[in-house]
Amino acid sequence: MLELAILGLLKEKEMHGYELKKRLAETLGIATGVSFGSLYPALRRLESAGAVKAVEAREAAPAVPLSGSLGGELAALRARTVGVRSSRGKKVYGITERGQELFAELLEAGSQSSDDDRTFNLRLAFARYLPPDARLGMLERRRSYLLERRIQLRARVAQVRDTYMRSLVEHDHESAEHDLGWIERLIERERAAAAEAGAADGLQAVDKTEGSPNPDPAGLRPGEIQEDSRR
Amino acid sequence: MLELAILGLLKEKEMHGYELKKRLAETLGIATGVSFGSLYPALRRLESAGAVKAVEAREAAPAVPLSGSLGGELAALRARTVGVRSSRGKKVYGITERGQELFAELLEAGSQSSDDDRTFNLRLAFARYLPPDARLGMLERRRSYLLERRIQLRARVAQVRDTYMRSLVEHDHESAEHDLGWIERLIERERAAAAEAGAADGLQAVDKTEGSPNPDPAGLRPGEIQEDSRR
DNA sequence: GTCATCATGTAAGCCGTTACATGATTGC
DNA sequence: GCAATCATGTAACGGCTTACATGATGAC
Repeated sequence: MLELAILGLLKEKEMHGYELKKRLAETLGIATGVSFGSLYPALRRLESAGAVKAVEAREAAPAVPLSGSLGGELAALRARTVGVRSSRGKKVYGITERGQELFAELLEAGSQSSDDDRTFNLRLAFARYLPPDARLGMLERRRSYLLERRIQLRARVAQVRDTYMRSLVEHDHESAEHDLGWIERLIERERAAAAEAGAADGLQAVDKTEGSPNPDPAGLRPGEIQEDSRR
Repeated sequence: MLELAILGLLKEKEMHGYELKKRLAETLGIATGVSFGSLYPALRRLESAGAVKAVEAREAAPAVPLSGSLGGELAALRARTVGVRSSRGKKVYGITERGQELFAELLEAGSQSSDDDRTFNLRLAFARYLPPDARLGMLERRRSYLLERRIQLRARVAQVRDTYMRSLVEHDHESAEHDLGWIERLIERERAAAAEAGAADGLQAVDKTEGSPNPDPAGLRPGEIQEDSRR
């Protein structure tokens, strides 16, 4: 889980732990964020596994670097000692080939069983790295999970007597419905994109490709889909 | 957390572990449910602490109980050995006085820092056991948390470039807004109930009690508020 | 020169899960 | 009599948090 998130972020950009932590807190469906006590060991594990690697820190060195207050010898010593650490002790990590593979494995492995909210959100955040069919599968599994959940919640609303619990359950029910609508819009977007790609590919007018109920989904703006597949 | 949930459920009704597990899975904001490996030890801890107690199982015994296939001696032995267990090996727990106190402590202690979703949901589920002012405080803290979160999400929507991440963030933003509306309705209901109680109490027409912007909140149906305060 | 922030790490411990082990009861 | 479900428990382990320890850098 955390590993997946780290690798996903490092695919976009080399980063050091501290930065990673911030991005983890804000970017993903992980509202809580991650603590250092969890992040650094995870980086360690990934490093031992050869999935990430501390890279040469390329922070544009100050123009007149280490002359004044700090003795040249000491600076040199430190530079030798700390190796890949930049001036501020930062250790910048990058993803390796092995890391790319691991990322793909983790991403696809978990797309199967996305019963958990957090897991689903995380996977969706990296959905652009999935092949289109896996993406669609993931969304459809989520959809059927939500359909199921909605039914259960609906039943429960009738049973609960206490005002607060009832309000809670009602709200959960509404949330499930909201989520469902969202997922369905995403699914339609996927279908439309697939149809478009198919049409462009086969050089033929494929009018009703695949039982798609809505041939002109509202949410789709053409340029938006294949935004950023390159690394 | 789990302790609080267990005690809250046992306040309503004596139960054995298995039943508790089911109710935990369905009732609270805990969509995932709890595993036995977590539930039984928790019950143990609560028992050692004197907060719960295995009670005499009162399952209406079968009319012709243990005559046929099972030897009378063996049945008697078992009855002696297992003590509070009912026919099926069930161990029915009830909450004690100490448990009631502990519940109140846990509930109020955590109402202060309800930054976590799950925690908030759980507490809200038992909100009827809180004094009205604590309840209102809890809701208002939640409200300001959500206001904060909405701002952050709004800012982030503008930054995110990838389609899927963006969709995720947008959805989170909408959810936050939905939650906010819900909380605000709950707050208004609380205010209205407080005003009503105050009016009935003071025998005076208290027209604008407390800067409540809406003197006639839509969601309130009079009979609904003080549903089930007894025990 | 001192404070806030940036930055990395370790250790202890909590909370919970999965997997395992056991056995009773009910329905077919 | 066999399978499904009900019912309780233990052991190993995993992941994450808190608290602690350290130190550099920049702003004032």
